[in-house]
Amino acid sequence: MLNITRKVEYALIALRHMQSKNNTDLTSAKEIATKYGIPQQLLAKTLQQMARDGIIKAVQGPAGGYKIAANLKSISLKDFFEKLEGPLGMMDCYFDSECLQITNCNIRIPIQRINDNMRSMFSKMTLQEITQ
Amino acid sequence: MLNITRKVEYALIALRHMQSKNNTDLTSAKEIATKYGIPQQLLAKTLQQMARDGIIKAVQGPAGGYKIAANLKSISLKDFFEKLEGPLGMMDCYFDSECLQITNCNIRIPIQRINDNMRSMFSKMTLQEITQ
DNA sequence: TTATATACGATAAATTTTGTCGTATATAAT
DNA sequence: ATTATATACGACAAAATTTATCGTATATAA
Repeated sequence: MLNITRKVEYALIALRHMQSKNNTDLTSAKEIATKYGIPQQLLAKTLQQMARDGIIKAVQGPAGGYKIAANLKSISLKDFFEKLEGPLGMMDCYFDSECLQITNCNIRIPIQRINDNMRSMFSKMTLQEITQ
Repeated sequence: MLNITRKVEYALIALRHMQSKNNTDLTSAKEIATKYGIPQQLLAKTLQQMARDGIIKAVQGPAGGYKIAANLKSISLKDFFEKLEGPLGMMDCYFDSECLQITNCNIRIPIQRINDNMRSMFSKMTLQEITQ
């Protein structure tokens, strides 16, 4: 329970890989996919998403690839997770309230407390800490 | 991402419901299922599991049901989650290491740090806090 | 012009989660 | 004793989510 998704996992692996290189160098999806045994197309999509989000910069064409664009210190894990996977919470009712049991539900408030704790924890950790 | 499962959700609702009653009273699966709109059989199984774990006590026969058996203050959320759903971690490699990428993986250590933070957080919260 | 890279919507496969079925056992009430 | 109602639990099925692939388009260095 409480697993991160492969998408996030692949994204972290990619960031860490890029960070270990000189930041003038570009890294292709293929390079990472091969080295870490990750499905290339899936990784590519994740990289594209991070590029759209401004976390990395994409360069097209042969000899193209990606490199880190943002200051990883300035991106919290919470923001990172939410960029890639949407709202971060233990129950969906934390965000949208289409739960039918909502009038009867007796754990909304307590669950919100846990949620806040968890989000706070991930707000305090930055991408830099993960990838260094 | 990072959602709890329905099983855990149902278990928490049930515990909170029982806690709101006199602890000599028994509560049937049907009563809870009806009140909160939960599939009865699924809830029943969850209650049975909690009974096996000693969190609640089961009484069979007509007019039977369940009541809280353990001191909820003494059960951490981490232990509770793990009783119901098994190991609690952001990546499975934290526990079993059949990951093929394990030799190349570059985020094991950082992920373990997050894991430890998360587990520590849930270790500090007790069932009592949720259900009161 | 070719080869190789990113871009991305659509679809398929796999896995996990959620829910149901069927049957057995316990026990209070009649 | 019989009946009704509760828990117990393995096996199975449905649904939802996650993970992966396909097909096609675009960019650009060689």
